[in-house]
Amino acid sequence: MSISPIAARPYLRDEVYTALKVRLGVRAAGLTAPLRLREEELAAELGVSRTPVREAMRRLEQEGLITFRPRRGARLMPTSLPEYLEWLSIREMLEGLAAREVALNGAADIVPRLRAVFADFDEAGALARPAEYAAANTAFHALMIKESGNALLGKTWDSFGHLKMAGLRFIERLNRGSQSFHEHHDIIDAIAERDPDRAETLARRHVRLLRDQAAASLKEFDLHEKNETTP
Amino acid sequence: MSISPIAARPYLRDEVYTALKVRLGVRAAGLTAPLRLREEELAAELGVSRTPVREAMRRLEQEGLITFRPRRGARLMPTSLPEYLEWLSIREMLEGLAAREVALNGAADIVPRLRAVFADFDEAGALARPAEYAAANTAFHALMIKESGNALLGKTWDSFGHLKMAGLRFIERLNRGSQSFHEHHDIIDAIAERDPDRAETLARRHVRLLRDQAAASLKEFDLHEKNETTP
DNA sequence: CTTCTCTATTTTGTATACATATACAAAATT
DNA sequence: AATTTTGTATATGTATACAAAATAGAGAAG
Repeated sequence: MSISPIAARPYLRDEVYTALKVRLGVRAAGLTAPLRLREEELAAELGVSRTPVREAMRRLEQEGLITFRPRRGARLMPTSLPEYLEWLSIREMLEGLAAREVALNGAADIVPRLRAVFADFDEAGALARPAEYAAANTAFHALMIKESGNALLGKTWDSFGHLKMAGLRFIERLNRGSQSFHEHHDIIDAIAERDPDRAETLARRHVRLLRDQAAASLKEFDLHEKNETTP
Repeated sequence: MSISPIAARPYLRDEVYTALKVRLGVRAAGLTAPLRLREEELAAELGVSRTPVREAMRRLEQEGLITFRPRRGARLMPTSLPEYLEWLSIREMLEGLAAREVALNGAADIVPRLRAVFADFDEAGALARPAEYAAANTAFHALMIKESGNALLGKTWDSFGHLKMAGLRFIERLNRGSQSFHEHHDIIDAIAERDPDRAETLARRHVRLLRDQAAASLKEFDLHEKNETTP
């Protein structure tokens, strides 16, 4: 006879890591100036001691979400558009790989599952409900990465969570919902045909178009990122 | 009157991080069974308390060099060939991106600098001095990544240090020094011609050939990685 | 001889304490 | 009045302390 455990005991450092990641990731998306993070304040807010907070912050530091200056604590930096463009360059390659692998080795039911993500949308809907469509968009790419079967790709992808969040700030001004809609379906079609080369090409183009548009709008954004004054 | 400062004080957590990364990275390359890491032991060895050791370990955990099981501490896992192949798939994309960027935006003197890396070798030398050639190989790829101008690419690359180390264990049996020699020079030629498409294609092929050969030898390696017993 | 159980030991997880560097503000000096 | 100096507060960096879980080992039962 087997009984289920009362409760899998959570570990504070992991809880804190998740809590901070969500909280800071969201904040980072709208950030225009560095945000100072005080350990004691965060610890008090979360009801724990500084130790798990510090350990969580080390992980976030390694991910690149926060930066440390010795003896001066952690800071959450706003993501600059140039940094976001760097991420899109990398993302182009990673998504290309994922699309290729899914076309080659994806599960038999992957195509309906991918289509289901966008089932609630037609082209008009994608434009009318941008927030929901953005969520579907995220789900689509996450599913592709997951279905690629490359666990390391998934881990790499996840570790860039803050950049994906930050992207919302830049992307929302681009209004490319309609194009995006068609591009996604083209990628799914290529996967349905089990054509890895075409799937990769389309996935890469999808990201590259986004990157090109974001780069073109570079001038429109504040360049506050360059005004970092480190005394 | 001026006196010289006593000493610029380093930060233990960073020293520990570097020390552990080197030490564990090297060990991981030859590892065939999980290696348990005791915090107190490491702390004593390095002459510090557990705190900086733990913070360093959080960063290494986030990088993927070590894994944690709650209340059971950290373990250094041997890199499996399947995991290494996953890395090579990702690496193919990252190196392709780097080669493209270098061809597009590399400094004026990048070609001689790339050639200088292999200046000491001809084809015979690459075969005769495999250890030195492996080092040159590493330097070449690191220089390409650095010269790409994509800082995030460099950070991503660096965070896979342990897999690059582990690779030595698999690659050394493949003896593809001669092919590698020509492939490198072809990539440099494409960069010299400032042909980004060809540079990317060649860089990707370079890694993919390595991956294919490694995959083909899958059967030769012990599959101890699958015998992980998690009680 | 094997297997199980109970206890002792070890080790991790978290909290707290202390030392030191930075920040800020008031006082002193130019 | 402006600038430097110095005192104090605050926050970080590291060490230690204590509690809880896991491991190991001895002894008992089969």
